[in-house]
Amino acid sequence: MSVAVDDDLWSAIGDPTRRRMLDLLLTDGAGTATTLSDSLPVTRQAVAKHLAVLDRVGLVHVSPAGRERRYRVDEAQLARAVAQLADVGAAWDARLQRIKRIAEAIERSQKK
Amino acid sequence: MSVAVDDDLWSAIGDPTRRRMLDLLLTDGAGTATTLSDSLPVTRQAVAKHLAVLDRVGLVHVSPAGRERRYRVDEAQLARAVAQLADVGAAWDARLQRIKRIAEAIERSQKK
DNA sequence: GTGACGTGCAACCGATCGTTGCAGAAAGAG
DNA sequence: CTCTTTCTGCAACGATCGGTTGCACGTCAC
Repeated sequence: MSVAVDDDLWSAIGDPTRRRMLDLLLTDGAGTATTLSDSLPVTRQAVAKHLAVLDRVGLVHVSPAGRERRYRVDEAQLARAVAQLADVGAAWDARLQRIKRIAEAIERSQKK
Repeated sequence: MSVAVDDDLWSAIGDPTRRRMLDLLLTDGAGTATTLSDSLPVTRQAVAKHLAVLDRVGLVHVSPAGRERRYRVDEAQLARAVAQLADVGAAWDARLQRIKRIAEAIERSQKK
């Protein structure tokens, strides 16, 4: 039985650049495409596209301020994404544990 | 401070199809490109490419058996991937908690 | 008003995920 | 042994994605 995963949300946090962007937005509180690109190895336009993706899945929200577009993390949505990470991890972990138990059982029965 | 993440390993489990493949391999113990594609909405060739990716990052191993190529999950490597999921989740979780605490502190100081 | 700054849009390139088509090796039926 | 089936790999192709450059447009500051 597999875990229910929102593929859009998952793939949004699947990109390394987007993960770093979320990190930066969390530490700085907010940021624009330009300020983020200063701390990233990609151009402003690439950052803008990533911000559009994050906005589409609700991980960030934008508030226009003059000529700037200031982005901020949606904490509830990020919490949901983190929960999905935990779910998938827990599901695989449980399977690995089960396999380990079975392997140990076989080991024991062979030794006998 | 961000978490150390193996981007290759992460992007290997970032693909929804590859996650389902790992699920199938874990439940069935082993499988070939053909048997996996029976349970997936993609063709055998697509599955074969995904298996190549998973093999490259060490998440599966192949054992040729006659005309078949039987794949099996490397449990240690999958455990490492799960650990990375947990790490990133925990890091974000900690940040969200900190933000929540700060927000509550502000709330209190304003009420006073 | 002019210049500088922040943004959006369009075109383009390379990698990735998916497809179809075909050729080759191994197992089974006659 | 031959023929057919089955599992596989390789090649070409299209769509999408992450990245780039170049340019045009609003907005703030002097």
